[in-house]
Amino acid sequence: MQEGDEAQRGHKSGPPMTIYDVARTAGVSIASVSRVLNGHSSPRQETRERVMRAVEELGFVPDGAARALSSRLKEVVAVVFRRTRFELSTDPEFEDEADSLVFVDVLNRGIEVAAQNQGFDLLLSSVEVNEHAPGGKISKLAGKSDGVILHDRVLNPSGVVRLAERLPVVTLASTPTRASVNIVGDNAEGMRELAHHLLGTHGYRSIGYLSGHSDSPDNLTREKALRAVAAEYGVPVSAGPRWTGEYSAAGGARVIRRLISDGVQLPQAICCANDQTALGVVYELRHHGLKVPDDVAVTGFDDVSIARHVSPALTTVRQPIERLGALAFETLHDMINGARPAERQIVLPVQVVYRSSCGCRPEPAPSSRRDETMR
Amino acid sequence: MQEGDEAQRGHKSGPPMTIYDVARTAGVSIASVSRVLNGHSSPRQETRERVMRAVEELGFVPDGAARALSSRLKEVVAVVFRRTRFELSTDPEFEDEADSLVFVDVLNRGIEVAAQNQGFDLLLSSVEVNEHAPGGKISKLAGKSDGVILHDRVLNPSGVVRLAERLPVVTLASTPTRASVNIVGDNAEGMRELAHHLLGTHGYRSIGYLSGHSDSPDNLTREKALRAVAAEYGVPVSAGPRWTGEYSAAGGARVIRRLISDGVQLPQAICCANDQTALGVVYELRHHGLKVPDDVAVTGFDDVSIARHVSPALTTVRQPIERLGALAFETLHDMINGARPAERQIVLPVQVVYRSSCGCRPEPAPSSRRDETMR
DNA sequence: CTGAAAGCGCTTACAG
DNA sequence: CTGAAAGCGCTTACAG
Repeated sequence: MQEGDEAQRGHKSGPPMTIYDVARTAGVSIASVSRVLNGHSSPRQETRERVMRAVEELGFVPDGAARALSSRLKEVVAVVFRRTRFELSTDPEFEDEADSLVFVDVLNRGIEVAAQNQGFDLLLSSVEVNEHAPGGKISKLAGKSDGVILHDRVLNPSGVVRLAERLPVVTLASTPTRASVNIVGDNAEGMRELAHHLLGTHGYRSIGYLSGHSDSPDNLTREKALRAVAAEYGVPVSAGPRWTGEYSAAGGARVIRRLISDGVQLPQAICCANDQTALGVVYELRHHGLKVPDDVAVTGFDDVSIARHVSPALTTVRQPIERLGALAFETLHDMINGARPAERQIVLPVQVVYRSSCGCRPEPAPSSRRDETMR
Repeated sequence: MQEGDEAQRGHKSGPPMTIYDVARTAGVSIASVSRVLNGHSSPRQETRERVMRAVEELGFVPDGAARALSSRLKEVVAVVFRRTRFELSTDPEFEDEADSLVFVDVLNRGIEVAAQNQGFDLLLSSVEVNEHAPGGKISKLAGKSDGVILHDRVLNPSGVVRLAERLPVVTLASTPTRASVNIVGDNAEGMRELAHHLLGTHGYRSIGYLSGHSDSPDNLTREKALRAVAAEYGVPVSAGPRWTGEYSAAGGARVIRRLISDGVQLPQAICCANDQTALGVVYELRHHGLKVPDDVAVTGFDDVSIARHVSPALTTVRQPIERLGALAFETLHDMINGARPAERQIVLPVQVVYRSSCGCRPEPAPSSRRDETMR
């Protein structure tokens, strides 16, 4: 009876079902429908069954906006990350962007999985690098969610504080503020250990730092740690404006290409700000007939999954990327539930993964994939 | 005056602002506030200014749920993709997953950027591969959005139809139904051209197809196209159960490792279901002392960004990934606005990109990054 | 141009 | 255990 006039025009099927329709066909009040749908214990078996039958029959799904409005919970957390101009074009110029986002994607996946576990969904939004007022867009996003997770470089500290005064905010790979919590990997320790390996164990006498975004806290911390260790060893560090790879393979390749074409003497080892950059660097070095690691050692950061599937396999610093994302959600979720965070920043340990690109071994044995040395 | 009691406890700042607060401090009705906030033309300059001042002063942001409820538009589209068990562990066993998702991530980014252009946000959700009733989770998601974009393999056709009867649905790299629209790259044509290049131009006399997920329409179409061309040339195709790489680098490497350890004779060329797989294959072949492309030619599919930054640079089929995503959103957006789609499926052209891994050239010239031949 | 009021579709005290 | 009713915070005819 109530199906007749619907099936006719696809999703344009007249006024959508509401809880009133369900109540009517089940012969109960809307309160009862609501209660069984929300798994309350009160409705007795028979009521429950009648409601479920009606729900089934009508294919009813409660409206999320109405639920959110009356229960004061949207079950949505917003995630904002930064994107550098991205024009939906196929112009190779824009490719830097896409491959520098692998880390962000994996992080988001970690958030997403953790969110699912609590019945929350992710509202994903990116802000343009030179967007004048990201605050406006982010405010709107805040209106659609219960809390916000901000990747690095999307809002300045005062913007973060302002937002955090309105709703719970957690930042990722950024800096804590008095109102928000920051989740980050132990960049300093990871880079320190890697640098000691390069300069101590391998004894390289010159080193370069191929940087990521200059306003990325991760990048800054890594460079600083490398410089500190290099100073201990009295080894010069090549870095600066000519060494900016922007976290991308294309950027890493570009730096090497220019350095070589300018006749600059390359250091014995190059620490890249992330794995993508290292991939681009290895590629470009080989192009010019240089062997990695024999002529130049190269390392990455993050340990994204392709790092082990290239030759030479990349020596890098493994960050618990998904875990960082999951922890960001969990922390935010607690805050949404009214808990006040115990600390302003949570630092997760990282682990140096020794493969071939640093000069450690010719190549791992083909038969075992997990033979990396993690000391 | 109204700031005093707020700044004290972070986001727990008493009852949140509402449009009534703004109206009161501006000395106008809530209707006027609503009108200026929504950019209606009616309110006169003075009213507009008073409202804006109050909004600014209070840091007011309208509640998204309330807006959605009364305007019947959430400005949210849900995106659902499939994830194979993902436990937030660092167990290498689970790495296949992460790297097989690059394509999905780029697709999502295309959707996201297009959505932003229309003021929409993405509600991202993944479903487990062996989730019994993804329908439940997806229904709930549908309740939170105005339309849904489904990646391949998340819902069977009847599930898609059922969902599409309730709200607009667009699928990606999947199959059209009578109620939903599918957006897909021209897999058949791309693979056909690639196969002709391998078997015709290069004259390889044996070929393998290293497959992706067996229930992925893309994968099926690619294999079928390859077989058809191979048949024309009378060239045998190695494929099947021992050739399943599941779209990941780890999977591709695994297949090669087993084939070699079983003493199987490898074909002269291996077509991989996607780029990640090809990366794993190249890696593993080299491990065993085999040269690519001299001993075995290898090709990918998709042309993700790292494809050009590895050696040998990957010959592959470029899909307009972001464009596919953007088109999915645009199509969905039209449907949300009441347009009935003109066609059930939109196929976007793809382009074979000839680099080195097929045997075309030793290596491209270092100085130019865009010298791929696209014929 | 502006305001009072109805209504969007739910949840949840409050009675019974 | 169940229902009538209020209320969540907006938008938008409807009058004026």
